[in-house]
Amino acid sequence: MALWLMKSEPDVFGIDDLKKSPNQTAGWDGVRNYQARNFMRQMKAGDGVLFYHSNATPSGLAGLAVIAAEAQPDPTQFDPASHYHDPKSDPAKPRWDWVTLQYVRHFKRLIPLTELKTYPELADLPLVQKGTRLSVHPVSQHDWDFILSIE
DNA sequence: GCCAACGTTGGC
DNA sequence: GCCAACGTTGGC
Repeated sequence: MALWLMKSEPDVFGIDDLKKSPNQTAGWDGVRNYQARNFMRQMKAGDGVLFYHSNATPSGLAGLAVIAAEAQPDPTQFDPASHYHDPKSDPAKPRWDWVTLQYVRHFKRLIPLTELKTYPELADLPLVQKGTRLSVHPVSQHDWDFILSIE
């Protein structure tokens, strides 16, 4: 089982929205970055996910989710009305995928990015590294365990 | 709103 | 293939 971190803006789709979704599951739409997409294609059902709130006050880790279904074409890429529409994507060979996430739980407290940056134990976590903007990336078992220990 | 960092596009 | 221009991300 692999572990991941996924970012979302709570004003657009936060962990509360995932919890309120039917069956507490939702397709993770809107990823339009190849590196992030390629990580999503590696995800398996049952993989753990840290749900991160970006562009928030404060930004930080909000809770846990689990991969409920593996990568499939993201339907928003073919929807001209969608903010995520990509006219260059060929329906015969879709460019963008999504995965389905299921809500697990909120953290007991939101763990702010500013705090995460203070731990030497998390120096390898891409989230805290300068210049890393990837919205989807892997998390090591060590970092996962450490984050749960400071919750 | 600012700005640094990174990704993508497109001319050549 | 190079690289400048532009767009996006995301913290602050």
